[in-house]
Amino acid sequence: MNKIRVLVFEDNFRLRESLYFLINSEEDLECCGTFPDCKSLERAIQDSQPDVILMDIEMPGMNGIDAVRIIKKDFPKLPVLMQTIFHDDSHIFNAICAGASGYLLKSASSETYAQAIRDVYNGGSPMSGPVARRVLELFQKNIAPANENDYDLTQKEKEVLASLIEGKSFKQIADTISISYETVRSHMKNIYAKLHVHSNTEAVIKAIKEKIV
Amino acid sequence: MNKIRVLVFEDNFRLRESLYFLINSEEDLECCGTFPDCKSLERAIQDSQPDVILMDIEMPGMNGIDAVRIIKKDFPKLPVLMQTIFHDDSHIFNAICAGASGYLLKSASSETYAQAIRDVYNGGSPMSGPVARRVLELFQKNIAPANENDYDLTQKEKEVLASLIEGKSFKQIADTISISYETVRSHMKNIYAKLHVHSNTEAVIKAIKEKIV
DNA sequence: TTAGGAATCCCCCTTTTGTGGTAGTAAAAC
DNA sequence: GTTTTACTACCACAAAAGGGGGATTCCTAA
Repeated sequence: MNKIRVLVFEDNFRLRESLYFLINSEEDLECCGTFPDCKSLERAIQDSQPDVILMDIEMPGMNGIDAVRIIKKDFPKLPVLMQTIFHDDSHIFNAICAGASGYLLKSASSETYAQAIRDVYNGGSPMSGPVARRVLELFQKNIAPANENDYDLTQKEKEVLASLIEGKSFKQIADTISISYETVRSHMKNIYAKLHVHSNTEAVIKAIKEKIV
Repeated sequence: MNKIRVLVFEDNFRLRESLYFLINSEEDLECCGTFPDCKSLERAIQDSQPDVILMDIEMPGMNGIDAVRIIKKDFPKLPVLMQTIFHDDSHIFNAICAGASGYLLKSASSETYAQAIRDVYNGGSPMSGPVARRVLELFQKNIAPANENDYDLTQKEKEVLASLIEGKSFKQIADTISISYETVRSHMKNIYAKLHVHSNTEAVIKAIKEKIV
């Protein structure tokens, strides 16, 4: 059976060494390289062909966040497991937004480390509990369809609004849905009344933010 | 020590019973009620004062997703752990969007169940690996600042644009940031040129969707 | 020292929107 | 069988926005 090849970026010498031994002491894991910084990031990856990257967030020179961004650009499928001593929101979010596939605290046990590596390799995303919860909460706020309120827009009104959100002018909307310019204006009046707004712009903002249409 | 009070909604009789015993067999857990449906959802919660809800997604009458929505509306802080036999995207997303704090497969072991309950209670969000990964991916796509392109907008231009996406008219923008109407127009012209758009509306759309400002 | 960017303001003219009406028709609701 | 609604369409006038200029000040970088 092929071992999971892990490439480590960690500036602290002792930790780097201990990660190396930790990984190699697992039957199914193999450390294919360790680096104290991200200077030769791309080369290192190209040369050692890892299955998983273990990346420290706090590093001199290029930090782990930027490193992930680069890795995700050049090797989109290579999962990156972030490790850090901090677990505050901003660190987590930056890491995840940059493209990290998992988030590990350095205080984690050896077994947690090993399991997290297996987990990211197998398509999972190990995260500490609070991190996972925070991610879900943001997910709910930002992605959830959210609104019951469709403001009782009629079919045609929704069509017009949809066209509006594509940046079209009234004339263009008239053309695309094949009604007269004046009819578009009529629909707009009704939309404004229903959304309680008084301009094109406000309608668009409301429609986008509340995910109407 | 107080036990974690768990309220169970599960239509299958056998599973309901086994959950009851499973929970009560744990020293730190206590099943404070089981229900085959969500008919008296609010009352049940009010009466039994649970710390955690264990909710089946597939149920006759009101399904688990809608139930979560209601719970989250009336008891926002009460964590809901969803359990299901399906783990396809749509189930997961609906559940999470509705406000679930965790997602458990019914195939999970007793120990996994117990641990997941403790986990949601302690502010975590237990999810199976692929679910977590999927959530992160969507997170990255939707929430991440994403764009390198800030289109070289200057400070003032960003200010104006920010006001614009609050639905303000040029006049109102002029007032709020204390510059003249004509200056606002000047900034707008520059913004249009930089964003390659030709109207208020288009600028707003681009600004919101690409999370400029 | 000077060229250029950022911010400020003004003018003119055209086009697009916003607001207030009116009104016909067909389908659905009462 | 009448009323409501959705959709259609038009007019008129005012207000706002778009597009073309030009101009001044300040500050920074070449």
